[in-house]
Amino acid sequence: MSSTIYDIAREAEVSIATVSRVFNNSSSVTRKTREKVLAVAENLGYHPRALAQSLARKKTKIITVIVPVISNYFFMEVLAGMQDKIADYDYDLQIFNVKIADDLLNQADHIMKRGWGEGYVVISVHLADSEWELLDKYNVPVVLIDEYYPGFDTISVDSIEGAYTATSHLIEQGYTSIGMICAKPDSKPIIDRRLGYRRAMEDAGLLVDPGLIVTGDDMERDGFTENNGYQAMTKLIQNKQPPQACFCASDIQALGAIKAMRDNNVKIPVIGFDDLEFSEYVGLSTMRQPMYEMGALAIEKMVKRLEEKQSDITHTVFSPDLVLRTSSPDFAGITKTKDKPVTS
Amino acid sequence: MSSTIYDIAREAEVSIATVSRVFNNSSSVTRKTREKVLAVAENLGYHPRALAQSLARKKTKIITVIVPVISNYFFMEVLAGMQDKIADYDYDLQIFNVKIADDLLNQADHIMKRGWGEGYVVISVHLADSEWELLDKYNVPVVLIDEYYPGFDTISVDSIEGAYTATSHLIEQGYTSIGMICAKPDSKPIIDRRLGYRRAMEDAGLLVDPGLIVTGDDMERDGFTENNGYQAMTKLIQNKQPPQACFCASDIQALGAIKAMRDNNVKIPVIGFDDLEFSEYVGLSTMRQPMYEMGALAIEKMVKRLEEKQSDITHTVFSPDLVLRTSSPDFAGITKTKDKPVTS
DNA sequence: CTGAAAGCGCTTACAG
DNA sequence: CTGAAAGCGCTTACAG
Repeated sequence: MSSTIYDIAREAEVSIATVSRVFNNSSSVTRKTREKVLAVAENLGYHPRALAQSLARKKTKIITVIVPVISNYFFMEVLAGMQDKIADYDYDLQIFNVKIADDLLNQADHIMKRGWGEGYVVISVHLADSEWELLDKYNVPVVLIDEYYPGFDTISVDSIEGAYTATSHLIEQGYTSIGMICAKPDSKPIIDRRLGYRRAMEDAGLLVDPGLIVTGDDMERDGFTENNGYQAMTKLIQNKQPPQACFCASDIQALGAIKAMRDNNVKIPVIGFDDLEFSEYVGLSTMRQPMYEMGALAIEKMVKRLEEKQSDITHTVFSPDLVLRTSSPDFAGITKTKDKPVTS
Repeated sequence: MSSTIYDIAREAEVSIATVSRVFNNSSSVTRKTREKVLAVAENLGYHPRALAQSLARKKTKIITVIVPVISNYFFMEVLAGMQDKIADYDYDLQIFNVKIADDLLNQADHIMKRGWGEGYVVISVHLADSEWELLDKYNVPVVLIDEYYPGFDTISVDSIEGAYTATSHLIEQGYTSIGMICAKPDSKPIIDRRLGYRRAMEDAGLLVDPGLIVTGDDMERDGFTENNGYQAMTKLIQNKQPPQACFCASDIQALGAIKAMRDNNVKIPVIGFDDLEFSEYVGLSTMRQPMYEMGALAIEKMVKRLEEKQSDITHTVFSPDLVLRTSSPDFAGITKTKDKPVTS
């Protein structure tokens, strides 16, 4: 149907090598032959098949992004950062979605096995070390965002620090009884955020009441749902001694928590974690993750690894920013920016 | 580095043809040889390169989705529908993002030219007929979502009907002076929505006051921004005769309109168009587009076109649903579902 | 500056 | 049931 390099070569009365050179801006081709080839190509609507080029070059010039379909605004922001950054390089960005519900490892494996990308950026996919190890065997560059595994470059946000900052802020406001709404208890982000919460309480000499650390019963999506937050806040409210303020492990849960408060006619300050799109609209105070920057950095790391033979594996941890809105007491509309990211 | 079909053939003492057959579940291979090949492959960590397979088969088994990066929730929902549907077929979904700001035609062209996909689903990209025509020359299946071009399969929502429904609803509530907030005046969706608005007014015997059809001054993203909506509503409010209710061409603008009302201490019923993620959270009434269904249908159409040689081009138009929330008067939390989509 | 030829890693009639 | 061989559409030393 569409023409190949042979058609052009024949028409332009040159060899296919020359046609190839023209399309690769290669070294030396006479202006005259170049123009002739280009004219014929234009005429026949020819353009090199990336597929064939990739096979011959043994390079696809593609960076593949693997991302769970549900990951909403966080993902869009990260992707925007990746997209803007990749414009600086000679790579295309290709995205594959995985379904969070199904077996993530298998899906990632399926994608990587096909080998379209020269490298893979995996966003918000959480696997066990032993599972990452399996993917590591493909011996292909991988950059993880929002996850940690020693064998790959990773980019994440310091959950411990974020939780510490949020909780400390509430403490500074004068609250002494502070609750925390968690999601899946043994997931990495939750473990860390719980730890940061605890530390902030302890550093302030406050009692950590296990009864005020709750999660909802609905564990779909590891508990990172509005419903879970609603249930959790309901528990807190029904507590014999409800907290005076609350730190939520995620914005989506904070949203549910706010609804629960509204339905129960109570109102205590709440701070979430993420800064999703709707957070601004509902006035939710939160710990913001620098999503755009994370995406851009992922590309930088990936390209570096692709182009330079042996660069060391790096783990970058960003500090989340406290964004104050109306859901927490001293609303002033300001963003407290924390220090620079730390790369180790 | 990683092994090829030749390595396996050598180790297993068979021809590469046989190895190929094993991995294609092809017809007849002795159980014994099959097992031997599989064992060797497993041992060497072999798996066929999709790239090479695609070249040899002249089929990539990939459907490429082209989508503007900013298209938020609408896109996520559409994609979810596509993803769920494609599971029924032997194709992979690959996504390329385009930047809405830059030259869309060039970007789409760049992507299609490379030829990764066997077909392209293009979401929310708006080009002139003459531009679509250029892409048509690639002679490759294209399905358009949220756009119309005679030469491709298309899936869209009836903007005229949606605007008519929204406006009529406001009229039924008893309002006689109804404003409309538009975006880029000469874009297809705006032209249609303005038309639907007008018709509803006229059918109800109401006066269409051109002074109540406004848009903001900020025309970034064709005016589909919060800021534009804010400016537009401000204009309406400052009108000598402000409207009693307002239909907004998009949810994002409706959001800005609501903020403008809040800042000016006025409150009139508002209905948007889209049903974005935040719409529910802010209680915005709106015309909902059946995003998930549109995505699923796009895949169906694409596969059909890919597998069956000559199927006729079809244009499917969905009717948007009126979703009533607190931003419009008679909030009842119900969804009025309209009739089935029409395929022509 | 340009061509002939080998090679990228597979698939698939065609024989046997 | 299996192998030899041609072919998919390019790139890239190697000569000249």
